[in-house]
Amino acid sequence: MAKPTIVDIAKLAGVSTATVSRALREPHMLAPDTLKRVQDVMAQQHYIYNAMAGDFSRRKSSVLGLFMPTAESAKISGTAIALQEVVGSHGFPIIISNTLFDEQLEREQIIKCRERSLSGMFFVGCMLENEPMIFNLAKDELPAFFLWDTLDDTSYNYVGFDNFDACYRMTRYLIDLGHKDIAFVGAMAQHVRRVYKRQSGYRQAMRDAGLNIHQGYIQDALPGLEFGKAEMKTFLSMPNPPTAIFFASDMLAIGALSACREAGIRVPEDISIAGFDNIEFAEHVYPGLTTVNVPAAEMGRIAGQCMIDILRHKKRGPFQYKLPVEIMARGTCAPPKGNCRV
Amino acid sequence: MAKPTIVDIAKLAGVSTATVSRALREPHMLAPDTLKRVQDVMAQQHYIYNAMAGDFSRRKSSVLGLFMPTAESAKISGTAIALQEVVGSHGFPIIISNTLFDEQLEREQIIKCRERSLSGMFFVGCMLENEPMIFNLAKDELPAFFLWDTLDDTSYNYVGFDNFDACYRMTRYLIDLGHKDIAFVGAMAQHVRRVYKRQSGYRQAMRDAGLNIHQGYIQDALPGLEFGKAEMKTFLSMPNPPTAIFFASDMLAIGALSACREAGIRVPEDISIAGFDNIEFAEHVYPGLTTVNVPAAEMGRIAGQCMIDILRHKKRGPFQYKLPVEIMARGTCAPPKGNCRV
DNA sequence: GAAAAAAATGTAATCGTTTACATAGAAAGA
DNA sequence: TCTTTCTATGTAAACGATTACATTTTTTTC
Repeated sequence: MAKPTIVDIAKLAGVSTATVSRALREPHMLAPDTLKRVQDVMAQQHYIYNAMAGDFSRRKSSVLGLFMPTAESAKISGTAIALQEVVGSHGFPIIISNTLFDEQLEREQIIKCRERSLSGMFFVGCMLENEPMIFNLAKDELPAFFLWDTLDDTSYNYVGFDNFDACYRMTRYLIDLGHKDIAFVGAMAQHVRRVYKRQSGYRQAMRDAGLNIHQGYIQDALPGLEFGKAEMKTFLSMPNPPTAIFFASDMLAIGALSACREAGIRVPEDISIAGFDNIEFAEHVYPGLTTVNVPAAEMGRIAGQCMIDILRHKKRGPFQYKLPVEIMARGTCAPPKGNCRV
Repeated sequence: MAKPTIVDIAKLAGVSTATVSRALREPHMLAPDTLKRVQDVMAQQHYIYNAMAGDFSRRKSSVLGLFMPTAESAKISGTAIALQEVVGSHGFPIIISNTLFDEQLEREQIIKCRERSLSGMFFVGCMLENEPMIFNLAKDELPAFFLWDTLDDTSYNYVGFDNFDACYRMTRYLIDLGHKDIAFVGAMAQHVRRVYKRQSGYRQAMRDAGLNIHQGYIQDALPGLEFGKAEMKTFLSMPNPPTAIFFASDMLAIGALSACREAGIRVPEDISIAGFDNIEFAEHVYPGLTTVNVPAAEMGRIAGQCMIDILRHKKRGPFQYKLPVEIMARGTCAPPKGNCRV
């Protein structure tokens, strides 16, 4: 026989399709013996629930969507994994879209998701150009969660941290070590709000300390080890290289570390390097990378749990979580040469 | 007005729903002016295709599924990203399931996928216990692709490399350097076929060279930096530690490197360490990690492209690609102490 | 023990596309 | 000109679950 449907099951169990449907979704509504009878027939017939038909009928898919720039960032993957673990345990599969920092691609993927009537979406940021569209979506169409940053508008759900403050503090940390010539390298600062905020935090800290940001001290790289390496080489070839460089991602920082080793520059004796993310490798490179710890997995877990609560009508939101970040002072930052404050 | 459907579009354009449907899926079947008329109405009405209804009607979802143990492995993520990029560009979204090396979880996720009638599935290996079920699925239910290993049965699609041979060669490389006391550390060798094969390759190389595998020289760890570190400590505390250790993943190897540094053991002077995967970090640690390069992205691209071809009925398969791997000799392996063969 | 309330179950319309099949009109072949 | 063959389009029956509403059965209340 062809695959059995609830109609077949209903007939065999001597009940209506409504009852079979309820056995699937609201078993508590059924009398225990009816439930058992239906379940027995299902088992015996190897019934497989047709999620397409169910979603279609309910006019809402039970799939969730996650938008993130790239799974290559180990830290963002950490968010994705934790998120998936939580929503998965509640039976929600998740479609992951890597937007690859491509504005157009992101738009296309969002259209695809709208066509599928996902029940909820998560955004680990988005391209600045698509923000208005995405906020409209979050307002009118489905529950959405924004991760990895805070939002000023309190009508949206977010689980993030203060990117501005995190970078302000790390910059301050470098200043307190005695550095005056500090450079900053972001990735896609013009297209990703959280990176822009990081740069702003750095700027503000410099300003507040009365320090100059020299020509060429703010750079924008592509994300990835190789690009960190390339940036570092550029700095090293400057007539007046900075005494400390703050990279807005650990990947960049570790690439820079690699460039230093190749160039025979000692870290932190000759130059200080700081990162951002606290990826697992950060404490395993040598010297251990001084960086800012981002609570990636926790953001994923919280967003996932809140989404479940929203979908189950347990809570309404909006949910807004601002998580703390921590400066992980390890081995790559020290006072600048010829400076013995202590 | 509520969201327009093809019925609305059909009315407004003065055509039948069949024509609208064709405008969406087979535009070449329509007369150019009819097509334009329909498309204009769609644009003007902000029509959004209802993929749930479409999939339901077609009795086949246009979503693909990817099963992998964990996105924490940077190299496996590389496969996922490449795969996603290819199938995404053809309009196929992808549901990613991280099975977390959990047999039961993997089974549950597979059931969920069957309920959704995915049009195809990719497996970066699977738990040994679930192999029979999954092969049945691949045989009867939908196109499936197996990645990261070769298969003996030529009726399935795979894009992989020879795990046995790769490890045989790396072990041979260590033997050729003069090592006799070589240890091997896998992760989940009893549950993941490709890891088991790696171990077998190591065993065979040792046997062929007439070397003994001492007590405690084959270990099984959990995947992750920390566990590599822990394993290394265990080896270092042995009365007769090996002179070389081959870790079946770079994460483990880099964790081990870290343990050596902490213990004041020099690599490769005091002990040689080899990895497997060639993750991006491998060449950025110090000393550069000697490892086996796995063509992760390429496997993803090939599998994705073949799947598209199958779904479009361009080719039929089965597809079987055995890709070459390469030993990346870097800085962590050298002849053992007191041995000057050259 | 009758009425009211609650629990369990049934009826049947509904969701929006797809597609096999039918048909009309145009082009090609005789 | 009359078939025959294409091409473009229309008709309408699926697909399989959900759920508002109706009905029956059971329990509670007085």
